[in-house]
Amino acid sequence: MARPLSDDRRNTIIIAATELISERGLGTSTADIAKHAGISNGSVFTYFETKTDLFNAIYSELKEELIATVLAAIPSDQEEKSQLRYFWSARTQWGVTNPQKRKALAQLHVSDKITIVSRQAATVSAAPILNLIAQVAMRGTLRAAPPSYVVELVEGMAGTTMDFMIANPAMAEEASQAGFDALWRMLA
Amino acid sequence: MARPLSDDRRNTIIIAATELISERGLGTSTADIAKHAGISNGSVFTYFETKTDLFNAIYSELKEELIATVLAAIPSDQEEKSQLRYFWSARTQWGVTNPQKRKALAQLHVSDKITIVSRQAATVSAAPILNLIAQVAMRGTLRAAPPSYVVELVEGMAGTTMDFMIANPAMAEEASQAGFDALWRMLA
Amino acid sequence: MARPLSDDRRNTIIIAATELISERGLGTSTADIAKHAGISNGSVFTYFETKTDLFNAIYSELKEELIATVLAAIPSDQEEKSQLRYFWSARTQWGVTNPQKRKALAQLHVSDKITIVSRQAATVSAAPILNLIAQVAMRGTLRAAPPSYVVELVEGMAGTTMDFMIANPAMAEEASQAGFDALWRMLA
Amino acid sequence: MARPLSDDRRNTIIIAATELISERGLGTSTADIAKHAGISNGSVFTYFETKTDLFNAIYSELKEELIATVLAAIPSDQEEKSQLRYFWSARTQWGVTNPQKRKALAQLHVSDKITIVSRQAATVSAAPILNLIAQVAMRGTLRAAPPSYVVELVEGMAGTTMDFMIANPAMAEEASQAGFDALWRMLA
DNA sequence: GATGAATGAGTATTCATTCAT
DNA sequence: AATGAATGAATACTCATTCAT
Repeated sequence: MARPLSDDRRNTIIIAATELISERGLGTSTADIAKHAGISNGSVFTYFETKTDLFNAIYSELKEELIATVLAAIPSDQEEKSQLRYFWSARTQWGVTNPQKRKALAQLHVSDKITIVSRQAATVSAAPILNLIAQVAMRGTLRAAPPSYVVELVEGMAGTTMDFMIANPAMAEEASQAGFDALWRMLA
Repeated sequence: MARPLSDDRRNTIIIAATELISERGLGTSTADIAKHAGISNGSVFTYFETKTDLFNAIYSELKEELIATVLAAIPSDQEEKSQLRYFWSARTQWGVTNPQKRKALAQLHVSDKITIVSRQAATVSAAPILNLIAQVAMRGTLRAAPPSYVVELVEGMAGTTMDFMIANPAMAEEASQAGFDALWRMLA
Repeated sequence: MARPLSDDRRNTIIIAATELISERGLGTSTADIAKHAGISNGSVFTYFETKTDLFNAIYSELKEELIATVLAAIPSDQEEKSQLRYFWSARTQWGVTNPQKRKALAQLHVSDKITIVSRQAATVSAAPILNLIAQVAMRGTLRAAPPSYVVELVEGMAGTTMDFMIANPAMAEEASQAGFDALWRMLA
Repeated sequence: MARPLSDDRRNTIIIAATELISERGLGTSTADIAKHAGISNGSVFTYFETKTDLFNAIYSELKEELIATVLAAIPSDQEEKSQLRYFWSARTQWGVTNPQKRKALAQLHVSDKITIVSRQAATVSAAPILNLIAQVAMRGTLRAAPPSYVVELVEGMAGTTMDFMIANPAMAEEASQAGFDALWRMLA
């Protein structure tokens, strides 16, 4: 049945692209991605029809990984504040542990190459998290604000916090803690 | 004495570039910028040595304009909360009034073409604002957090809020208000 | 003993390629030909060493088919004018009945990928036809002209006539008739 | 007013492209054309927006040149047969004198990249010739056939004749003469 | 200084052919 | 023999920058 498409190769491409995007931005050429992945120019296109497809795949994979990580970290048997704290901790920790993924994801997030479909798929997976945030906000300062706005506010704070943590590793733990306090004050 | 560089032309280029960047992103070609500005191709390079220089100039101009607008809106004879409210109002209002500038600035902000020098220059001009924020934060939840982190948090919230206001004009006023309430809860 | 090459598959490839060439020209990719033939990519190359080889094979097959059809249509027991008329009728009819083959053959005919060998082989098979034409021309206007020139003149007229017949099906019969009259006038 | 577009350069490109097309076909790359013209890769595109535009320009130029040459050779004060003879002589002579142009034109003629607009423009310029042919045919064998068919028949014969003349220079004159006799027999 | 043609490195994608399965 | 993934050279076109006018 001929050589099958290799998940390994697919992953290699995604990883190589993620690294280069984090270092050089979305302008990274497919040829550089191929070289960095140690494969031929053309092979990129046997795994992804277009550069845009590749970018959407990376976006989806990173989002799913992030969401899965965060979801796994939230215990279901705790009160909301505790759950939110676990969310926040996992969220910021992921970014610090995976700075390249974090940076690439941030760039992809604002790119107009990422389709609504990709974005919505991520939203679906993240539903429990979004619900948790909405739940917490429901009785606080932002109770009247649209949930999508609240969620973006939280995402923005997480992004700022991660950037700071990455730039100041020594203060990472404190920053995450301070971030959570600010978040809780803001939401609750 | 040869013809001197014309401030008018320089401005025309910056305005044209801002518009195109907001519509098409940083990939906009210098040729398109020239055409949009109604000048020749080559003239872009008599006013800005490189495309990167042009982008840095735009970043600086937009930042300075924003800062000046906000500064002008903050009365010096009021208590901190009131000052902060004026700041917030002017900040978000500017973005809604100048959506193209807002969008271009957002893109430039995350670009790796913008130098630290450009970024720091803006920080200097914004000192009074940064001080105000730091002052407010000094006795609140984030009292122990580094001021630069707090400021970025505020900037992030403003960005999120403006995006939402621009996307939902009908709810713009409420969103700005809700944003301020959240900000105050978070900081104070 | 390994599996032998299948004539069926070979034919399938040639048919598929003929169709695609007639629709999309000689630029058709081997991958598309394989897909259209319902076989794999690589199989094309187990039946034909190169794309050029495939094209030469198609040229030869189409030529042979055309020649065989025309030869079968010429009765041996008639006078020359009648034979020539049968030839002409079969020749133009074939083109109208097989427009894809006609179109593909026309493209291959002018391609520089078709070798002299392929071209000469066709000439050999067509000998009886060429002789008939030469015979007819021998006593006419073109009696002093080289036979190869005369034959090409006839071929050209047939091509033009077929193109016209295919483009104007309603006038096909008349055109074929008019073409023969012109041919006879020219030759005899 | 900056360096103006140079007609010389434009011509150089057209000539270079014509030569390469005649040798290597329409697949000739724009890079090779540029190199052969002694200019940079990109300059091809400052003179012709696309490769297709370049090909249409070549087609038009060659057709116009051919038509002008032929028209200039037809005396207006002679009877039809004589005019047709002058036409035929000029037509075949042009092809023999300019074998590369002849070959390139033949390839472009059958290419689907050449627009109807380009083709029609040529038809308009060639009107006197087309009329002459139609006039001659009006009382002959092909009197009932559509003029467009008759014209294509003539073009085909001219093409065949030129090919033969080019391939057999020693017999060129005779072939042209024989071609005319055949043409006249066929038409009149 | 202004203009816009000239340059040539760079881009995503295609495709004939090879080769591991 | 059949499959289809792997390869890498090739392609049309773009664009920041330079430079002749």
